[in-house]
Amino acid sequence: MDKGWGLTLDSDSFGFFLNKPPAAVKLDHHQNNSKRSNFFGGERMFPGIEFPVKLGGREDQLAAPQPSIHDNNNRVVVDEVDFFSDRKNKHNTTTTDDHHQDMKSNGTISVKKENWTGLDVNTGLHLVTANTGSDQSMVDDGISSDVDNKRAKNHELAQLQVELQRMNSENLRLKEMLGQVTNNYSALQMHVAAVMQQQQQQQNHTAAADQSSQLNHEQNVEAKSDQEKKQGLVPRQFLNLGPRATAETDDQVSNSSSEARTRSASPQTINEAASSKDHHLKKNDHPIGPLDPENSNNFRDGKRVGREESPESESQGWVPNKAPKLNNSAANKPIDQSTEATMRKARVSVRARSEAPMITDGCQWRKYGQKMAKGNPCPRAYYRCTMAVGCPVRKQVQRCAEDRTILITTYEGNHNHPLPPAAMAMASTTTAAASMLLSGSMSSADGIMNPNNLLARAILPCSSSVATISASAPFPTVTLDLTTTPLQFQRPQSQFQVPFPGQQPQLPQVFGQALYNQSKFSGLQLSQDLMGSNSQQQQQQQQQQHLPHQTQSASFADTVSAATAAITADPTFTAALAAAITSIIGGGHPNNNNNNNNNNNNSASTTSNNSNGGNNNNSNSKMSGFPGH
DNA sequence: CGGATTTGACCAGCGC
DNA sequence: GCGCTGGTCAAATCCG
Repeated sequence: MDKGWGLTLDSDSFGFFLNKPPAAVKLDHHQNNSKRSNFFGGERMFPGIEFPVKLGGREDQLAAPQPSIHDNNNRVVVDEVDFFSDRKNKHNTTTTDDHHQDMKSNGTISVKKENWTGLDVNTGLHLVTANTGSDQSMVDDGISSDVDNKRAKNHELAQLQVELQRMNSENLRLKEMLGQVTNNYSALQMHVAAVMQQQQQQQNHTAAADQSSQLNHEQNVEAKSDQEKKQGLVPRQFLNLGPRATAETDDQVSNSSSEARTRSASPQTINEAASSKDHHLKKNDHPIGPLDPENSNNFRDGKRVGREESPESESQGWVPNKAPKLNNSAANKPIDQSTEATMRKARVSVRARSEAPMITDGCQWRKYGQKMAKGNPCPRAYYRCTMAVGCPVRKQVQRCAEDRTILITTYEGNHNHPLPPAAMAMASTTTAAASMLLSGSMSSADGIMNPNNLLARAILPCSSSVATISASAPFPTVTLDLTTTPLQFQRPQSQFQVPFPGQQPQLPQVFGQALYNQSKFSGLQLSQDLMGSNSQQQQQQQQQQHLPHQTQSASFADTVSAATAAITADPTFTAALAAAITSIIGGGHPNNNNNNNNNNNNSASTTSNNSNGGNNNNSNSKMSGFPGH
């Protein structure tokens, strides 16, 4: 549809729409998605009237399947784009004209402004605005004329209905695209934050770095890099919370520790922590590559050991409530046990606005339980990572009681296996957050709020706060709040900022945008590109250049580059959004390249908002009992 | 039929 | 000790 902002109006049905339930005309594309919020903040501006958006490009492009928003079964995964959620109430009194102006002024999206109030509606659709209105005189030539008129009206009405339907579907597609762009933005921000933090930490500790340790690290990193290149997988931990982290906490100035922290993305980190724990310098004694799952830390003495069997297993990963008990067997460890227990319990909580049942982090999860949690009517779902046998990583997913559009995902533990690039975005963020938490820099609840806090500065140059540590939480928890939607269009104090009266301190707005989970995190493509490279320097360099590396195709590279550059260059999301959308629509079709993220999609096959279950073997499916649903 | 999800039961920690 | 809560287990169930 090259009709710009299609404002489907029928001068006759205008009143019809406004005054009567447009049962016959209303094309509720939400019918298969009862949970979704409406495009305009959950309430239609006018019942039965939809405002399809076309942001340039050709219809065939829009109509083309978007692989990145399909799950493994090629079902369309449509996650909600809370496009104008902050306008929820305002739209009750505003006009379309106002709305369009907002779009123009904030999003720099080229749209056609239409004069709603004047009824001089330029739909941009070249629709026949049924002459049912009175503004077009008709020659009354008798009864036949009336009949003809009625027929014409009916015909036009039918046409309009078809048009409405078409525009609704396009509306959905645009929402999907917006979600993708949003995800891109989230992923990019998270990744940039993580990389920047790593870079900063490197700088901070370089002077005092232990040379031998450094050498060992570098050697190992290089070795691992080769492996990564070969395997295309980058072992990654969501959290470095184990003894390694503990050791780091104990010795803040430890060069090797800081190095290890900064190299958390390195496979060696896992191996180091797994094999030598606090004996950092012994890492080279392990010729076994961490990428070899058979040799990874979930094996011991030739036997695969689960977390239950290896309370202090090399994975030093997540330990359930039994952690304190398990510490009894770790008497030989120099690390303070209480500290270790604390570290093991450290969590990173990610708050993201998402209609999808679970945010996509690139990993595969299996649901193993669900409980009603106190103080929240939404059940809490428990997932464990199934990407590798014995992976200790768990996560909890729960909707926010105050705002059920917010999904709270809490990660615990370290992966004991390589992670696909798709998992890198979230891994980077959670790792960075956990590192800060465990480094002691945020021992106080406001640590992360500290302006000197690196992550805070890195992640959100335009925001005053990034994350919080919940002082009241049973476990040290870093909360990353991704719920501030950029689509609020420069209304930082929008009503959609959910107050969290029970939280001390109040949860901040983090990335200045929502993480619209869905699936495919096409931004992960970028992450993949970025993080698939082995050298951290390379990563940083790429980040600085805002250029993806080793793109799957030239068009994709161009598209992502353009979008990335636009997003990263412009702190105001709206302009970046427009640029990104334009890039995606008009440029190469990034989505078409999404099939490279097999792992991503496998794990990311978040079902549609319909929550009707989906398929996928990954935990995201069949979430009928999903929290908040 | 195999794998994932559901859901009630069970366990541990904690406060009283 | 008891009750509450969070977390996990595992049999039953669902689903592709």
